[in-house]
Amino acid sequence: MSQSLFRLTGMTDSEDISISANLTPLPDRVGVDGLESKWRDVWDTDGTYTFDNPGERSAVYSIDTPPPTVSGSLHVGHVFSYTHTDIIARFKRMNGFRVFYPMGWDDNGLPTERRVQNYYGVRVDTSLKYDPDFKPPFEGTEGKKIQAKDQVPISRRNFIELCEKLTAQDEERFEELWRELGLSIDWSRTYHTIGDHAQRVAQKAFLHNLERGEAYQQDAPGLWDVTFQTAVAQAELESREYPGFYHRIAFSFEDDSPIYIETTRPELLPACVALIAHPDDERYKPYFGKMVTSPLFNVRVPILAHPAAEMDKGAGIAMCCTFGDQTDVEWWRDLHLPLRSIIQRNGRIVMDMPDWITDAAGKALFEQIEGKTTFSARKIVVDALRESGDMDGDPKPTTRMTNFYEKGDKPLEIVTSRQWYLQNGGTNKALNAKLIERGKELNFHPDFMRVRYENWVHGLNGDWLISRQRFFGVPFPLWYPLNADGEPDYENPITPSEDVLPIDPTTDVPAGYTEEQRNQPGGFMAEPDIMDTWATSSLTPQIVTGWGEPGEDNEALFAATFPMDLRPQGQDIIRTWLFSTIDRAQLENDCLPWANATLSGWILDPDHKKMSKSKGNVVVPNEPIEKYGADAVRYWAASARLGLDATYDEGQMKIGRRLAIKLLNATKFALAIGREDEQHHVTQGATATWRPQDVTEPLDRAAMAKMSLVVKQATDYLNNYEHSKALEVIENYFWQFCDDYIELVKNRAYGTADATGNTPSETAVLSARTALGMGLDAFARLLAPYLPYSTEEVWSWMHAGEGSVHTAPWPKPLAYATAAFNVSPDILAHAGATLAALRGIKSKAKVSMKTPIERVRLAVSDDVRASIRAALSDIAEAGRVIGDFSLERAIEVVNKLQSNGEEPEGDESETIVVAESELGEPPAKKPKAK
RNA sequence: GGGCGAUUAGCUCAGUUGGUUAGAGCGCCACCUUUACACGGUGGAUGUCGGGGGUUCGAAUCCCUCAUCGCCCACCA
Repeated sequence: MSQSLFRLTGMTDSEDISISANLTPLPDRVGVDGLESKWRDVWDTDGTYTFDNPGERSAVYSIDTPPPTVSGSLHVGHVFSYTHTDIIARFKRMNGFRVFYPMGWDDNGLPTERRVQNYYGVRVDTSLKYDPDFKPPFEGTEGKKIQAKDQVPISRRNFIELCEKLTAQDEERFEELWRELGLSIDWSRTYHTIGDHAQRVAQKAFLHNLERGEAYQQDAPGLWDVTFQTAVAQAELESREYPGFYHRIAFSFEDDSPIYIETTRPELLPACVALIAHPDDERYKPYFGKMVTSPLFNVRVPILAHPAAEMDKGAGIAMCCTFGDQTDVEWWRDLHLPLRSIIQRNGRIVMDMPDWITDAAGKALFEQIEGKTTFSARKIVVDALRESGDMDGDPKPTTRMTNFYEKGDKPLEIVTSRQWYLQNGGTNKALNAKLIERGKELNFHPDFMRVRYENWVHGLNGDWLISRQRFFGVPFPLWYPLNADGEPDYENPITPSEDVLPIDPTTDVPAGYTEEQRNQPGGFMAEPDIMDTWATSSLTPQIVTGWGEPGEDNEALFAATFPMDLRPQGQDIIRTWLFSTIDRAQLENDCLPWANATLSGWILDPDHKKMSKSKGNVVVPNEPIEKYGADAVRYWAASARLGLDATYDEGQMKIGRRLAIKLLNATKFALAIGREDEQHHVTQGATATWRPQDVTEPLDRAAMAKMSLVVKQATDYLNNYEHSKALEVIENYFWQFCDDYIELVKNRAYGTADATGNTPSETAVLSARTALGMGLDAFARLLAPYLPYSTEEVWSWMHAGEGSVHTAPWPKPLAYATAAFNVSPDILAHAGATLAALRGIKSKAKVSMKTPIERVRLAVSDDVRASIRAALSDIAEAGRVIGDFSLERAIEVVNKLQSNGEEPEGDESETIVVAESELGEPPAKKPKAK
């Protein structure tokens, strides 16, 4: 850690808190361009952000960084939220915490898999053997999608190698961007969600879940994506509007009288198992228990009652098929209906004639729809219904909300399959209550985000489906024994011992077996599925903190970093990442995974549309960083509160850039005073000690008083994760400090005579210089979390050889309060207001600000006389101050003069007269410098 | 349908527990090249606080209601 710069030089009667400065020669001209490349290398070399385990949990601030999906490019939305986290990381670091701030890459899962298919023009064929000399047929075909038929089939292992190759390229680019942005990450602790370590953690945690009975298999109907041909979880659903048609279709009683149902999915008619109405529905009460015959296929089904049927929907009586939707599943389960499944996993109608269709006409029609997509099958069935007269009227168009896999573009079907589930409170009420309780313990920033978490947890309707029928991901570490007939015994999976993890059961062999026994009767078979990507991501706290890893270092790391302090993330993945992480920590560690969660909002484009890849309105972050500088882009991000959407606004970046430049210039100026050559440049290094007790002049003390206040406010805001409010108070004071305070004390700090010819005393000069030094030192620290590059630059001028500002202590109000000693910060405000009033007069007179004001006569007020006088004596423009006065009164009078040109009423002796006639001669205009 | 958030100057946003005449920056207008800064400085103009009710001595702020925008959940017959 760096030296403590607020040194306690004596603990006697008065606590002396001084700042020692090592000054370097200052550049003639300063600028923000190029600071990024200069300092990121220094930080790298010096290990400024390296985490050294202090071996003590209370000394650490640990961050569970979101691993960005490595599937192409980042946009400014990422820059936005990662900056928010970095501000907190830097703030905590300056407050003496060892900040544990690793970065991860999410290279696991479907986005990578799909991207690799398109980029290299390949697809997985699990029957193929690994080809070590394989070269992909295409490379870098991003954008133009290669048709499935042109994709070259390769082995799973070859495919995974390509995934790793492609993600490595992206990760390099991402890291480059993060470094450029100035994220204070410890790059030596980078992890990959598909890396061996993450796989080991994911498999180990799963085995623990299995042991405790929290993970289980079920052969049950579930949501299925026909495009990707995998089961999907509740958390991955997305409701979208989907156009459809209501078809009014007649079933018939034995006496041929019709009963009408309405359906949007007539192609499921052959899968119908019952008609269902609400038990209280008077219209259908008489028919419950009676049998009807389906049109076209002539299958007999019962009419049954179930409370989930809604009387006012459609005809009030529904056709229950296995399965059209989740209500069908509910009915099927509750009413013990037969299973008549006709949809294959690829979304097409089955090829085998169902045995429940016995009628010749029905069989003939079914043959027509065999192997067809649901869309084609629907057309055939509807045409047949029209012809047979079993459809009443034309189909009526409707728009309904339908579940989609969030990454898919075809509606989900319901397919029965064997899947792995993990308890998440969807079926276990005690766990659900516990998870709600954990949500209450967690500090959400902003707080209202907790509601979204609770809504989700309350609304869970089943456990977490964690198995996926995909290729690129963490495999389940399981095999199943095969009996003499070659049938797997799913109830008794074979598990590996933990010390061999990670394993891939499709290539690794369980203990006690040989490879020859794979898929042989009496042998074993691998669990072919992989885990949902969230099953790994939900363990990021365990992954980064070394949970369960062997070795003393890992044990010490875990003890010092877990449970973590902060989870920053997007609000869109509360139901997935945030929730599943809490679930896993609850099950595995019986605690919250972190104490705080910060949720960032969206980035909107200038038309207030959410920025997203699909809309094509994304801004690549490299451009604004290049154009305005990293500090400027960070400033834009920092000015938005957590949880609120922010508009992409280059104007805000310009302001940030201006702030950074101002900091450089103001600091250069303050440091140069008294140490400059004829050209006003500091050419020699020097040391200085800024001692609070040297601040003696009232105005200087007022500036320090205000600083003390600002430090206190900014610290409180940042401790409460309100980075934008902290920035606002820091920035406001910084501008006031530059525009008013520096302007006011300039002459005194130089030691030059004022307009009355009075040369300031040595004490007065020292007072100004000390306050300027302390002030700019403080601003460098206060702004360091926001503008890491420009603050580091100015820091290097005043604290040469003392390490980085980013490891320097965060300012404490006490130092400035000591310097302020019994003076009101209001003096600064009053002086500033008076200065503004006097400037206003000059501006109105259209003269240079350099023009002296010869005479100011002000009203008198005893109570504030002394301190105000002291302050006003620094107003260089007021060459002579005549009489005693009250500053408040002075401002009031000046304002009145300006607004109506009349002198205010009142005692003549209380009148301030500042008129154009009393202005001195403007300085002679110099010829314009070319 | 249930819920969360937002709505303040042309733009981007502050506005604490209700308290004088609602603020900042950008942009705009005018002026000033001044020994930190022209990548500047100074000053100025700018509002139906989304609409309508209500509580109160007093409402941008609290309550009710409506509208618009964004999001979450539910809604597949």
